[in-house]
Amino acid sequence: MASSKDVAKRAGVSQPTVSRVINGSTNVNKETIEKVQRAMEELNYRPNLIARSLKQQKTKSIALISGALHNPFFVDSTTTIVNVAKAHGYRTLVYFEEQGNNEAVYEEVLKQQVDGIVLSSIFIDDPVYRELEHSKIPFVMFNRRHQLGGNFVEIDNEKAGVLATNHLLELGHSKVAWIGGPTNCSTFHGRLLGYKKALGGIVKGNWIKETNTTEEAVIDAVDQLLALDEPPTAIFAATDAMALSCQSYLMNKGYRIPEDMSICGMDDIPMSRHAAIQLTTVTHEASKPMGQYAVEHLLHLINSSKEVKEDMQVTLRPRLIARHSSGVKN
Amino acid sequence: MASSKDVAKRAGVSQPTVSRVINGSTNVNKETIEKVQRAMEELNYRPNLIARSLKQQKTKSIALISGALHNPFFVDSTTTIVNVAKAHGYRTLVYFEEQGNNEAVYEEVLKQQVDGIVLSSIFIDDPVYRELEHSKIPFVMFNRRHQLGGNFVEIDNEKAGVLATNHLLELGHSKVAWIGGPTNCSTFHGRLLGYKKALGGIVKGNWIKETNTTEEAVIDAVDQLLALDEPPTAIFAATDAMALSCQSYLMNKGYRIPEDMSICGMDDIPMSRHAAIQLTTVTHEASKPMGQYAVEHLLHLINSSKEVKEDMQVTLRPRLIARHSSGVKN
DNA sequence: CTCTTTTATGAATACGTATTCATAAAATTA
DNA sequence: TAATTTTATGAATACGTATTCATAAAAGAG
Repeated sequence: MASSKDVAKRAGVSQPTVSRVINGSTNVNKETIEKVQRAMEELNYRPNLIARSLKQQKTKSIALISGALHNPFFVDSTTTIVNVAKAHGYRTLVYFEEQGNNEAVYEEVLKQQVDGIVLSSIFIDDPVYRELEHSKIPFVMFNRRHQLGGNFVEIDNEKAGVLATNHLLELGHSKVAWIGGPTNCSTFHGRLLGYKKALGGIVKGNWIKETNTTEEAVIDAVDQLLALDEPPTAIFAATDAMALSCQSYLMNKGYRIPEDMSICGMDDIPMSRHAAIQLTTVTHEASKPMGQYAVEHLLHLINSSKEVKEDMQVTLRPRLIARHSSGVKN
Repeated sequence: MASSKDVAKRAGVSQPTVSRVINGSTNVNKETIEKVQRAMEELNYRPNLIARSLKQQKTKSIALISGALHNPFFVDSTTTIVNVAKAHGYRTLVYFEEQGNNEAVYEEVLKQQVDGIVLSSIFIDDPVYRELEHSKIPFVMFNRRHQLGGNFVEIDNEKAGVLATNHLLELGHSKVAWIGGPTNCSTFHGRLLGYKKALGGIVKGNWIKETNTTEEAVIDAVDQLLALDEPPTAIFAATDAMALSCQSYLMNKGYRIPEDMSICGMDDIPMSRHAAIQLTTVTHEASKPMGQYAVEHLLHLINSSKEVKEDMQVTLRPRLIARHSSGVKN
């Protein structure tokens, strides 16, 4: 690959002059510009971003630490984040974090010298928070938050839990189960809290199923619920992905949705709208996607010169979308 | 951020010695190693991969130019490719290529100094092929191929088209439509060819709908088919994503699947198995995902010292999975 | 004890770029 | 015309690492 030195030699100028042409500096002779541009074309020159990053001490790239794409929620958010970052001239390094080993990913990311991090896989009491804070790299949490605050965009999960549960209660279901993920995630924590709140005192421990969010675990949870003396007639699944697993498994077992079991999810993934699915779900009311808040604020943090940066703490209001996976108890 | 120089100073050694410790060189005193490691910990040192890349003239990273994630097919392949690369110590830069502007993405990628490229968004006669060849960067095409050959993994799309169409014919459907994407993609090209082949002479031009693969375009195509004097009773949609769009739209219009319309897709995305969807589809027979072939061969190309590298041209055999979105014509 | 080999280390350098500083030439002002 | 400012350019350097080369010390061979 041709370097700026090669271009310089061919154009009969010095390397800094080539650099100036590349970066559109003023104060460079028009004829010189043309000479250099010609040489660049002839040599098929492309600036080496690695070298540039080293010199400038910034990479114009951010890291996205996302949940696995098996959950369609992260599909949309990943697309949003990558595209918004790109529109601002930033490249995104995408990491798909499976359960738990945040430390390893975090180590990886730091070595890459990214200018900032969007983090969606963090636990409420994750020690990684302190380390990130200490590293001085700007970071924004997305969808989940940490107990210590910081920058985040989230949905009001507790209110969402209340909305979903109340919806099912209002349809006449008194036996409503909760299936979710680890409650050391702020999302599941909040959604469970809302569920309990809506139910008031009458919460039964074995109606609450905390899984690892995999399809197998969800199926297992459903089986356990069905085996109860008093099986529930409605399920609030804490994500649409889990709701779909419930729905498919129950249908395969001959259950009709919603006649034999009402289901409410959360996230409003695109598939939920499919005519054969029609999943009742909870989403947020904001006019732009959550990921966009995250990236925009992250870039603000990166490019702000102020020593003390203001926090962004956005909690979006939830909204219920009633479709046909939930119905009146018969 | 502390540099290896800082570590060297603190440990009372030279910078190259720190470098040796980092890279596990032999011939370095045990006590020195310990001194250096202690200094690294105390300073919270992390090697700067940008600097390393510049020096070594390789980035240990590959680019994946994928179709947009709205198509679930690319969700799975992206996951596979990122994870396999990671398992081999390579980082993946992910690009989501919308229709057509391959050139721009390609320019971007070259500047990043990646060691290799997995390319899934390429047209049969894409000029980008020549440029990539000229750039000397190893690249492997994934899912789609180019007319000039090169390295690729694909499904036998023509045979897949035959399989799908024959399946519908065997169910008694004589009026089978095709809905697909741009036929300058090898995938759609082949699938259409197979469709025509299976139908023999009796192909009607207005049963063939070439769209841009968006939901709106697919809906439009379905509308056009329904408006025909002789509307088809079965549709072969060239991807599952498009098949789902057909299915949802038709159901919303009151059609029953498969009683009023049989649908066959292709790709076997996870959603196709959902009890409420039950999409008949075509997939491949291989024991490992296509993306894995692509990455493994790409890494082979990158690390092979031979001047002349052998091509990898894999065409996987297709297999029909009959579910309940297709049925006997009534 | 001398000569040779091995081990352990540092000095110098290169990767490709952007940036600072100095300076010559040109343009402007008085 | 002389003095000053502006414009255009190159030389030198830095970013953080890995690598080559030289060399001093230690170990082994005779």
